[in-house]
Amino acid sequence: MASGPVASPRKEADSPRNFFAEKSRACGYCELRSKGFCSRLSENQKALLAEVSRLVTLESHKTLFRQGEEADNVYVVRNGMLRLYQRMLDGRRQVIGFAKAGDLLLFPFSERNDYSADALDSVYLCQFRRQDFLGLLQREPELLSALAVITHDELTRARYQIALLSQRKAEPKMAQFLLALFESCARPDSNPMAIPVRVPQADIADYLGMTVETVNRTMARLVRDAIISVAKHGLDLLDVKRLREIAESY
Amino acid sequence: MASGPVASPRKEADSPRNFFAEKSRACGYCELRSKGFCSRLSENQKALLAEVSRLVTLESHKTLFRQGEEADNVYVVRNGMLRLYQRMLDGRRQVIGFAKAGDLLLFPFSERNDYSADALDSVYLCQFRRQDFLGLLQREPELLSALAVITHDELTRARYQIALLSQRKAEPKMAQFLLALFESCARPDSNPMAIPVRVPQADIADYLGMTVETVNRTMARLVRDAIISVAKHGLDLLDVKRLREIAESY
DNA sequence: TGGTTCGTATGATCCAGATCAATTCCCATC
DNA sequence: GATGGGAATTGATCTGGATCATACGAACCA
Repeated sequence: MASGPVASPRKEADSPRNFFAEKSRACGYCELRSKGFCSRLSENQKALLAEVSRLVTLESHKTLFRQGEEADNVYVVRNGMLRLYQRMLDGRRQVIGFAKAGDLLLFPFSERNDYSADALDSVYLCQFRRQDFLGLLQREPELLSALAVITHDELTRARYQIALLSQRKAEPKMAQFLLALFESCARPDSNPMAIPVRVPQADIADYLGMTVETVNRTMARLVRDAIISVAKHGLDLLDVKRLREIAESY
Repeated sequence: MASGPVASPRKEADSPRNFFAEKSRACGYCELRSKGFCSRLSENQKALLAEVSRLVTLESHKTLFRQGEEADNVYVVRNGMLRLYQRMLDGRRQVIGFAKAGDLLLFPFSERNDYSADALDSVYLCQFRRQDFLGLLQREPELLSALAVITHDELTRARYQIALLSQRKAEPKMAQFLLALFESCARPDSNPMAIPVRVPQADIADYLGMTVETVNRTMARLVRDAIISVAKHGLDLLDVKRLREIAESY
């Protein structure tokens, strides 16, 4: 998802007039039925979710929600990419991930948002009132186990990031990060792999725990060596093999 | 837990003869009823768990389970401390945490262990056959939501570690780590705070992504400055205030 | 009891990445 | 097409932690 020409999210999703129409067919047409959180659900459960979901759009650079705010909603990303980050006590910003289609944002049992989310491009999401979602969880144990499992998946990804961060060298760090990002953006058809969104270097820096300068120099080297190339709105992977080698060069 | 004089785990827990006796009163006497995973459960659920739990002990330095092995059991720590770690592709060892009383080890839905666990001192655990645990989860949705919540708690801790790792300076990194460890070992009565287990410097190094040498020098400085002191079997916190200052000095 | 090993401790050197400092590029907007 | 601001880029320098090397003590055990 979020790859190739991005279908421009329909603005009218926000308007009450089209709300019902959107609602009733929300899951039926969604390409995510086979990806991420939704793919773990039965048709029946998806119908229940669709019942209480609302389609919303978010322009590039806008903030979806902020850390610490009361958690009124949870979201499933349908299209586009967001950066997720936490503000640390010392003021540092820690980017904890990049959300893509299929990802569930926020944990329904948490009463406050534990991170902030900004759109990196135009984003299209399913929104659920947290209370509605909780109600469903209570009625549908299957949904609850799906939640447990994807939370554990997130934990696995967090541990992956931990491994990345304790890497000492900048190049393999970068290479591993890019590989993971390319892979998570991969669609069966698209070859070679591409990241269809321009991820600011500052965000990569705050994800990998390095400075922008180092991120920039490291990426510049990869570009010079024709391993990746920066396109107008994203990144292309030119040489998987060499990127893998660098990733393992530690 | 795991603080003060550690009640030496009863060996006979392993013997079939005492097994039943142990089983029937497992939760009734356990101090953990008000801590960690178990504290989230009703009396009824604890009874169900006790039904299928088995008390096991593990000597210091022994391995409880290994990453990649088929997951036959899950555990709840009752006493003692373990190090949890993953082996990375490049051979590096990443310590992902230190488990203490009340912590659930392994995710019941995972068919393979996603990390290894070694005892840092004598450890006393409740063991559950994974299939039994899964059965309970299926029958008891409350248990399932407790699982989701503690998995999310672990995710929160992982993100804390992420923030730690992207710290550049060794001193605040160390200070923050120690503070968290002291706090997680704190018991209402014990004052000043103490970590009742000797955590090898190599483990700290692999947790914080630094070398043993740096860990050693950084800790040596803290000891010289009378902020902490190394006891025979653990660490004592002498000056919380200054340790906090260092932690925030970034 | 001597020997091996593992954890801890400490010194000397080196270097990758942080830091400081401009400059250029890219757009969005006027 | 002028203008302004954020992001990207590039250079010069500095430094903290990695690396290498060695030594010491305690536990283990043959």
